[in-house]
Amino acid sequence: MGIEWETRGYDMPARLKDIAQDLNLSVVTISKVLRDHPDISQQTRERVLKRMKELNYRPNLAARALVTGRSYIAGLVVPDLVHPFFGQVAKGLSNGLRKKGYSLVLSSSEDDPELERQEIEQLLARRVDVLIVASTQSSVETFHRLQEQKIPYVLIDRKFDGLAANFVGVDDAAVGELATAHLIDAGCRRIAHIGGPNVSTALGRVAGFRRALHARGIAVPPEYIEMREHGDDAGDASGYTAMQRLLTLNPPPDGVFCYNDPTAMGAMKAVLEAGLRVPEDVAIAGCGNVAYADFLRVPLTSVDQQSGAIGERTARMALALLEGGAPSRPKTVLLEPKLVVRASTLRPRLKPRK
Amino acid sequence: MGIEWETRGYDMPARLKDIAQDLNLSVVTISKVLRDHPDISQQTRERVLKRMKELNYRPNLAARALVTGRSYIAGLVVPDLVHPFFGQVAKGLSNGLRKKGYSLVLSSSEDDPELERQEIEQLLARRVDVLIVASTQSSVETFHRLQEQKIPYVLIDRKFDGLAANFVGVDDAAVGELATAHLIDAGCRRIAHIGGPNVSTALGRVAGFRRALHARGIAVPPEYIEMREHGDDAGDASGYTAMQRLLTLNPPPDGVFCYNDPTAMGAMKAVLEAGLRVPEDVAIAGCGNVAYADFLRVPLTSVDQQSGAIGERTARMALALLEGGAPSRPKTVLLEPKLVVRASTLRPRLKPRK
DNA sequence: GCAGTCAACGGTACAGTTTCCGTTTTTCCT
DNA sequence: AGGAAAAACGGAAACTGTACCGTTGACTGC
Repeated sequence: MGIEWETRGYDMPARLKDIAQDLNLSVVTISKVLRDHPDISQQTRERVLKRMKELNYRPNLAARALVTGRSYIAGLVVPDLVHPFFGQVAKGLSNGLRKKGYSLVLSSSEDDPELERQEIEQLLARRVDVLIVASTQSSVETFHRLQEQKIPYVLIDRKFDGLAANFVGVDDAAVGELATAHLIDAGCRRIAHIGGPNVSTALGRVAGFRRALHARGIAVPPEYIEMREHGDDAGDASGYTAMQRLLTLNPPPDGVFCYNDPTAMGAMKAVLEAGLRVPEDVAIAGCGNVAYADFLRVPLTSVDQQSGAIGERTARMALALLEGGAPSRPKTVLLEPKLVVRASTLRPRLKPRK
Repeated sequence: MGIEWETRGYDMPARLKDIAQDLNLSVVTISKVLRDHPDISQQTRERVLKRMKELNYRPNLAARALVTGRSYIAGLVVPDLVHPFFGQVAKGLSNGLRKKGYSLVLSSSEDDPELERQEIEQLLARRVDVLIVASTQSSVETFHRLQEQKIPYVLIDRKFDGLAANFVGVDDAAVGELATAHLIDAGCRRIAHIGGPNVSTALGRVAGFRRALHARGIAVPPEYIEMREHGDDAGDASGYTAMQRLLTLNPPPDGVFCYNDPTAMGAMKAVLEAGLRVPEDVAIAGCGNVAYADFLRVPLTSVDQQSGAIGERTARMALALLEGGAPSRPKTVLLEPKLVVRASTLRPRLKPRK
């Protein structure tokens, strides 16, 4: 029994000190056992480990963080937890980091740049070892500050022109090009785009969209491009109204590439409600390849964003920043998007004959 | 400039000590300013706050946690981050806790009880102030240990018989009853159930299912109940095969209540692929009311689990445990599920005539 | 002029762990 | 046996912030 057991409640967590007193050793020795320091004899090591089990000892990570300067915490800031894309990223990330003993602190910025800044501040106060941000900022200032303070950080999904930062994401121009080229192959000639907010992903995709059309010599009437300022959560509603507007045009589009899958779902609803058919009258392609794309009213052709891979690669990159000695120059990992073709773009001319 | 500025890198975070030295005050005074202690004169307060801004001071929360014994961290353990239900819960929770300055550390147990225990240990090592768990444990031992150590915790979604614990979730028996009664009202008479793994939610729902049928005097052949040992992620695949098996029965069911929406989506796919119609031949009801339920092949009738409300109420309960003085006895918050009727159960007899 | 009060500030002792450098003990060699 | 080297262990400071209590000086009232 430890000397202090009378005054310390039986329910308080054991400390190095308690074990030391119980075994007539110093805290230093116990600490060394904990960290597998070679100084310790086999016999002592076993005695200590035994007592640790008995007392259910767990090192106080806050105390350890204070002295080592490393918290073993990674901070993740995303615009919206409910969006399946970020859910997947968080999952992959969490799995990758767990193996090395890192925990993940999660913050949702609700697509609000000011809130995002606050959350980042909060994470910095916690002295997270690395920050992972899918940013909704329009300015790059926050990240310059991070650089000044030498806080390692990784941008995911959305990046900034002119900011040399670590980045993991898909090649968004390729996303737009892939989907649009596919629509053209499917026989569409009046192809519209429903875009997202003013972030790199949306801009990259619309650029790819333009490039694909231009390459095939197809004109893009400006009214065929609808850029929407919705957050990631209201995509379906915004896709719905955008599509309604596109259908009033003369002639209406016969193919639509949507910024993301929720938007595409909204667009699909608008098309069907107008009495038109998907894909015969209007083919629709989305982006994100959400898990349930196959179960939709018309199974949705979508560009896979590799969300799981993004999480996993981000974990790798973050760990490299932390464990790797030399502060390497910023790296970019651009994953190749993959087109997953489903019924929403399978127009007669392409449909496999039975 | 602080005296130590030569030896401390310009990029290291400022400490109370730095500010104190700069202003010829003691750390104690600075600390008091930080915490709005009444001792401080207006003039000093302003001087200090000014210097804090200049140095971009952020209190070291690890150090504070060490001395106060409170980390201002809540730990959340869920079986699967990708499941939209837990995404919503996490979002609601995060929002509720943020207001009081708490951060959320997220762990995914991947539906593995052993991993869940490890994650809980890890969170305890971090000295989280409160633990929120959607548990996949089959035994109750882990939570007894938490009680011994007087760690406040809240169970969500899944609870345990015979464990007096704080709980927030829906009334699962009511969920089953609601959906099943609705199927009966829709004219179904051969009603089957595709259930989930061996946790309280699945058991409660199947119990409600039985109760509803019993109340109306409808028999339940044992082969009409398929309990599946899938995790929350593989629901669609498992629903698919389960439904395929149900369709081989003679007579096949004309209504199915599924444990959750992914399962229902899988079941729907199986029905449609078999050349049958939903809801005319087989009506389908799910649970969870996922955001895209409205966009499915056949829009899915589903019981809403109030995921947002669960997150929000959990935040409230957790904060009450932390801020509230007296350690109150465990409370249970049972939210009322709501049925959301869509086309998948709108059988002719119930369809509104035009 | 002096006790009493109050506002404003500081000294010191922690919290639980690691790190740096000593000290003691054991082992080995000649 | 004597000495050196290796093995095993410990003291004290450090990390940053907070809590408790003490100190200082100015002002009040009589």
